[in-house]
Amino acid sequence: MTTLLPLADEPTPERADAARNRQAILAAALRLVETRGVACVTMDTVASEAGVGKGTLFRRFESREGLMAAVLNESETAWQASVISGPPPLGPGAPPLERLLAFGHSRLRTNLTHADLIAAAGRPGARSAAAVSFANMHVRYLLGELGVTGDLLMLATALLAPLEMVVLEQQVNREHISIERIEAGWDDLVRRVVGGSPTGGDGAARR
Amino acid sequence: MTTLLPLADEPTPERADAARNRQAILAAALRLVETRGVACVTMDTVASEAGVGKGTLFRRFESREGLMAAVLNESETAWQASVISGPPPLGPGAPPLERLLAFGHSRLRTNLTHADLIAAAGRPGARSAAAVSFANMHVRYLLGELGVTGDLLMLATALLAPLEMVVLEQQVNREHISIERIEAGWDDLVRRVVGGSPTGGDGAARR
DNA sequence: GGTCCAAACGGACCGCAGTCCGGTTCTATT
DNA sequence: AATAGAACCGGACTGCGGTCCGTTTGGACC
Repeated sequence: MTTLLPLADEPTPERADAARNRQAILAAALRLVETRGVACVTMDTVASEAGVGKGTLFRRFESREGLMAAVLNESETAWQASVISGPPPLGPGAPPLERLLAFGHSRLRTNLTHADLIAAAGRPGARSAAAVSFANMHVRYLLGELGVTGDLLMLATALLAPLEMVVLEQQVNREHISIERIEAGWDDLVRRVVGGSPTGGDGAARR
Repeated sequence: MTTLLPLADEPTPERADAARNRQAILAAALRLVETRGVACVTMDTVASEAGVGKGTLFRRFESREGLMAAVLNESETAWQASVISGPPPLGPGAPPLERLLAFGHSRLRTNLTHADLIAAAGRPGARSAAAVSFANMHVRYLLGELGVTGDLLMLATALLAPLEMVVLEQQVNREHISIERIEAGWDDLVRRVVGGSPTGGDGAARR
């Protein structure tokens, strides 16, 4: 819980060998995941593959979920970059509504692509809650740009919720709904939320 | 996968001793969960407590997640009953919008109450996708009553998504958002979706 | 360069989920 | 009622995630 995020200036930043090992572990894990698939990657394998003791591995990443979250975080970061400074309509330059729709579609595809890794990374407790926060903040920003009023934190959460893997898995694997339909559904949701009558932001709306 | 749901008329309905054991296991599991908490309930414990071999336990419930799902299913069923035929506003008798709001609140509380059990029951793959379907169907019905048009399956999913534990956990444990605020946020979402301008069901709405 | 200690290392060890297979018990059939 | 065979039972066994602790190493300070 303490060393999940590598803060810049802690009392002890990080020892050289520790950093080297973290890199080795992460590289080995990534390679193994791509090669054998997430399910077949054991902690012992990663450890020996990285030329490192098992204990080291667990001290660095806390748990298997933590390790997977770290691996996942690599691509997550790249995605965030493309949202912040990539080409439109996902990146800046397009009108807010288009950006928002593009955001949803992109998130949808990304989640689906990394489905098994997300599953292995477990619930967002171990996984970076930062990822969730980022998405939420961005949606909130776009909603603001669109002139939506109300509890934007809640509204953003509501928009992001249908894009969570738990929901998507149910739709795709269980109910066999096409991705296009899911996208269309999300677009519809966004338009209703954005274009809906403003409640004014207070909770005492009319019944 | 085959015997997850007890179908009524299979070639081999179920042998008497098997049924007896299933009951014993379920009872023991329920008791242990309430006593020690989900985290401390091991399969060995349940087995010995139920006076049954470990193999039996796994044949009946497939996995630990399966067992937990079965335990969870008990209260889930009771809840479904109160939705279908309980007192209003959750049950029938109240106007649709009130029912819908009550439904959300009730679901929210219920999920929060059984948080750890839901976590232990794992992703809805092993868990009864039926539970999800039920909720979805009910919301769809209420949306229909409210005269909402469009892809009701998607709309219902969108309304239910923010009530999933993955989302709630993030809000409650990570962001420390009060339950009242979550409720209010959901109410707002519902009103926007219900009261929003009807898109007519096609995706070609105005920008 | 030498000393010292906190931090990192690594592999033996533990507990639990899940499997396997020989023995047992139920039920349909004659 | 006796028989046959299918379904069930149970506990020994395996593999993996996670912990523990004696040992090693990095680097700050002298």
